[in-house]
Amino acid sequence: MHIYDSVKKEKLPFEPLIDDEVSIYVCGPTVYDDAHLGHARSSLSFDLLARTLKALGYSVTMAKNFTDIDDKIIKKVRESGRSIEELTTYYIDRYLSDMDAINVLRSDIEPKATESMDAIESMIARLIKLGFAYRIDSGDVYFDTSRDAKYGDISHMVSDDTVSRIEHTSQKRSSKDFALWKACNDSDDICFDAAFSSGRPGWHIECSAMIEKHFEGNDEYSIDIHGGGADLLFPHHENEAAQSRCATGREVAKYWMHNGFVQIDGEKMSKSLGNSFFLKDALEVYDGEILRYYLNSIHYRNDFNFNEEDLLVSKRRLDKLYRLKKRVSPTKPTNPSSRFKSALLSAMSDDLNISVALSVVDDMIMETNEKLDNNPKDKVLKRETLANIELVDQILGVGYRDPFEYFQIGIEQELKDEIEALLLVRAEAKKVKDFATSDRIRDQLTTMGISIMDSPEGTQWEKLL
RNA sequence: GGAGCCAUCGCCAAGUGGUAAGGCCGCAGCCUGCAAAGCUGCUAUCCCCGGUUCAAAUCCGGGUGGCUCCUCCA
Repeated sequence: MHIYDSVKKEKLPFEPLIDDEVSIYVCGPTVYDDAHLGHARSSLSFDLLARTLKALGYSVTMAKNFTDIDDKIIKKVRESGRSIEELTTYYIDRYLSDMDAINVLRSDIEPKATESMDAIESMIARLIKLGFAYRIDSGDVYFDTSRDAKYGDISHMVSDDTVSRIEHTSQKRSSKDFALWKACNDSDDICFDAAFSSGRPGWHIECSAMIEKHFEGNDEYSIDIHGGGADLLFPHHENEAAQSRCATGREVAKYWMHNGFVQIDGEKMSKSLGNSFFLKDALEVYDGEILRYYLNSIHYRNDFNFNEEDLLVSKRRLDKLYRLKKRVSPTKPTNPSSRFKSALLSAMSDDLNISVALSVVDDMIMETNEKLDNNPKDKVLKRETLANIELVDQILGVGYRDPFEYFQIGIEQELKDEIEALLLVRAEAKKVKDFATSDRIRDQLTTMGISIMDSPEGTQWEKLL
């Protein structure tokens, strides 16, 4: 396995801290709203990573946090009149069910900030005690970036005070310093008691604290891989790394991976630009598995320009996989072809080279179709092929459905019966060579959005998209 | 103002020094009553200029264009 480390900016051979074990921490969402396509892409990227590492034989432990306390959440609590627990629980459930819809494997650990307050408080207290952090009169606690010689090594950001756009707080020693703890201001703030003040954690500290709480690591690092969106590199990961380094005496992660953005019409998707696209809205229009294939079809580090035309191309590619699955069903899978397996794993082992991986899948489909054209009853081939498709599911997370149902997504039983009835009439017409009638029925089905294909074994139909 | 990423066939997209994967679309053919599906074949010298090298899409310098980060953000 080779991984592109976005801190070292080079592709490196992956060597885990502990043999055959991999620890991954991914920055999860702040739960004050529904998940958008960007969350989906991030989830999907690291899902691919976890699946690949598992297929390579590693035992993977993945954590993804939920930030369930912060300014935006408090704002929403005030606006909605709902309790914070009610609100965050709702959005956590929404997030998980949306991710389920695109077949993202659940993380092994899903820590919440509010359930990690002990770890957070203890880390902040330690940073104060060691002189890496200071408390100001308001009760806020800041990290003193000047005390960390390695501050800046993660993002390579040489931030100059004169051009910094960060607001200066009068008592902050440097504009680069950041909040570890924010004291309560208003009476209706949501606060937690701590030794330094009643307040709530800053944005970055929870990740450091959770990693310390849930992972052992070794003398040098706490975890193997730290992931997140490209926008988190600075300041979030820079600050997180600094906190962890100073509090624990070791680096937080050996490898850093950052996924690229989802763009709409060539621009970053964001709330402020008003072009954000909720995953749940996309799921109302497009099937989750097709969305998954599409969102994963481009390398995770590249920017992703979301558009329907490309999504339909992805659907066509996935259709081919399912047509092959139809051809080999029903049968019992044996073992995947070793040539196919090694080609697929080798592609994914190269920093998740999905383009090559998908072309390996396409090659397998084409070769198998050709062989089946020549020998339609090759049982051994069929069984191996089904195992190949199961491997595709295991590593890429697509192709898991019943192939006949796949082509009938969204078709009601009533319509199915109607289609079957029409096909019966058409079969009769064909039998007596009444092609005018059979073609008329085919046209009728096309109008209904149904594509049909004749074969020696009978006529099959598919829903056109 | 500072920092970084990217630019490959009509479209999407691999390839990071050794002579351009794959998909979609298109064209031709096999198959088919005709189609569809499936299969076969065909289609690029890599934004521009200069440099390094026996050899560059791949490295270096300079342009141009697009995007991102420096503010909550996946």
